[in-house]
Amino acid sequence: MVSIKDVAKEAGVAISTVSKVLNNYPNVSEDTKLRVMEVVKRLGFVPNTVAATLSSKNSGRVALLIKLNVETQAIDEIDMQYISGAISKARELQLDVITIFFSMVENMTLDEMTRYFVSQSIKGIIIYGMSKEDKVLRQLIENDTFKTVVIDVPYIGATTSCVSVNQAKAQYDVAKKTIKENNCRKVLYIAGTRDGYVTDARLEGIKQLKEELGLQVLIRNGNFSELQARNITLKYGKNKDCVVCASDLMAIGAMKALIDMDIFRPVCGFDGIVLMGYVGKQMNTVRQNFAAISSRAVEEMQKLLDGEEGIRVTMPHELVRLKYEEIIR
Amino acid sequence: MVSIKDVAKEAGVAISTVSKVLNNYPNVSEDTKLRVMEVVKRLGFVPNTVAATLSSKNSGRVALLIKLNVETQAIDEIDMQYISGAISKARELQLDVITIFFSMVENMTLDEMTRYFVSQSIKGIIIYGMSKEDKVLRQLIENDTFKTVVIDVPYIGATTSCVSVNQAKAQYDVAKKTIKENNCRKVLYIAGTRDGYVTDARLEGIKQLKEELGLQVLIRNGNFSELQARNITLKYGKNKDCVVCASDLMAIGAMKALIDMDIFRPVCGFDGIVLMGYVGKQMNTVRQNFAAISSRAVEEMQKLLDGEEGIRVTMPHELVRLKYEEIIR
DNA sequence: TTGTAAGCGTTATCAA
DNA sequence: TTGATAACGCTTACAA
Repeated sequence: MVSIKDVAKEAGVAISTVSKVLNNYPNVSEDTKLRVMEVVKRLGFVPNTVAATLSSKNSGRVALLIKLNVETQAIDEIDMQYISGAISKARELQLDVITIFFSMVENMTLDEMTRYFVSQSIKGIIIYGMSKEDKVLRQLIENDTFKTVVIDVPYIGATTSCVSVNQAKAQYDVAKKTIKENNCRKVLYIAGTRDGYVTDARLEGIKQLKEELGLQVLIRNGNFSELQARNITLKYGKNKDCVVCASDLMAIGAMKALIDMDIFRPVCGFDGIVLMGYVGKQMNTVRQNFAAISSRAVEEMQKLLDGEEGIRVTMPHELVRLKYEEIIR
Repeated sequence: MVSIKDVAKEAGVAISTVSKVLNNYPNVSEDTKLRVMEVVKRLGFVPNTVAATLSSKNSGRVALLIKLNVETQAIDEIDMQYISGAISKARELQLDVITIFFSMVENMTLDEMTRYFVSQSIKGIIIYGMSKEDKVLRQLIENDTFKTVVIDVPYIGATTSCVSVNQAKAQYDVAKKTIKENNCRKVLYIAGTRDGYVTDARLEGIKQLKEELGLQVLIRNGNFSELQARNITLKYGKNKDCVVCASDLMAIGAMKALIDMDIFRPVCGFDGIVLMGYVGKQMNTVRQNFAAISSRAVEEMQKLLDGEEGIRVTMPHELVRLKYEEIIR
């Protein structure tokens, strides 16, 4: 296979010169730049990323650290969007990404995890689905060994950015819409997991709305489980005017429970997953563009790798109702 | 970070000796082996995979080449299973995997694609969702530059293995069960895409069943599209006794169409995706364990990389009916 | 502006 | 059975 050496020889310049052209270094004459590029094109040279990674302290790989929620399979949809959004953007930015699941690193100490990542030349980590329980990850983020971008976790630092929709606002919006449309007073709110960052943020939204409208709100943790949401609804749904859920999956569980109970209560969800279109009943929900969020996370990672400071990025959300007719392709 | 050099110094041996211990070379005394391993443990040394990849001609990365079907989002579920099955097994076998989407390499010539993979030190490629139209991929497979494992494509060679369920048998089985249970004679078969390998194989199963039971079968291509299956069913469903579909998504489209037409016809699908549990009506379908298939594909890749010849691996399938109550977690 | 050469952390080939 | 040492293909001081 053609290497930088071949290009250098063919163009009649030094290897370092080719490297400089390829990496857009200053102080290369327009003339040699053109000559080198011509040879690169002609020989079809593609730089070996592995060698570049090994050699350079700047270039490195970024890991997508994903929490596969085995409890709720429908979450596949979200993770897949995360992965594809990230990979596409990474290719655009010429970043090398690898996908890693939480299960592969859980139970590791900070040291072990650090060595694991370093041994793979990983310079940056994008973390999806982190919860407060993930203490080691927390240390990893604060440790500055790696650049980190966290999704949905409200933490920023010199080497850490955060990308997320405005969870509180979104929860507030979708609940308000549903409550207003149906003139509700007594609300059953099914929250996520006790240790979840998003759970807190969404809860904020509900609490604000409660104050504002003087609602009566019963809060229960559904742990993002469809089954638990179902059971909670079976237990408390009858005496409430509506059910506000912190995820679509839970909304589906709640809705199915209500149907089984043969009573109608408006239900709203959160996420905007396609599955919502298959339930029969339309519900309000918050659509998050997971691919766009992930794509943006990769952009932020690039900036961090370039030495910029961490920032907080808020992505837009929209309120939707998912209809079968609109989802089907 | 601690490198092989540090280990060598600490253990009082040469770097090459450490390397030999790490890679289980013969001709290393048990004594030094123990001494080296002790130091490795104590220092928490983890070999740098990037350096190893660059240096060695044996070790390399394997790419998961996945066709993201943007037309049918529910397919996310399948792809996600493929990815996670592969990544888990790869970690077990200490293989470095990266995920690549068809869209990133489409329109490349064989040369371009080859260089693209080589530049990333990719030695093996596992291909998911390949169709007959993918001519360049076909060349890539036959070209022997890389080891390849294809999922659901009936092709094996010196450097190519194939992993798949017995598509014809599975289609035969599920259709027969459905037809027998409902005493059908006139069957509407909604096939996949014209250029799909699985489409052909499944068609074989139906044809065999047709001969065997003397059925009257109308075949239409639904292109794995829920919408197209819906339309086909709206058009031909009334005069048939049942609808056999080559995918769950199409089965769902067909079933929803029948519900809208207010007539009942048994429908069966193929794949066993979770979505089937959300449709309301139960249907027979073939469950494929995508994670296991993918996991096995990685094992086969390892063998190919070790110099073994390509083989054909047939994975088991089972007939199931997916109920909401059983799917929900 | 260009070229020389020393790494990067391994593996692999030979000598010893 | 071990140890030097040359690759692997690139980046990056530093020298010219």
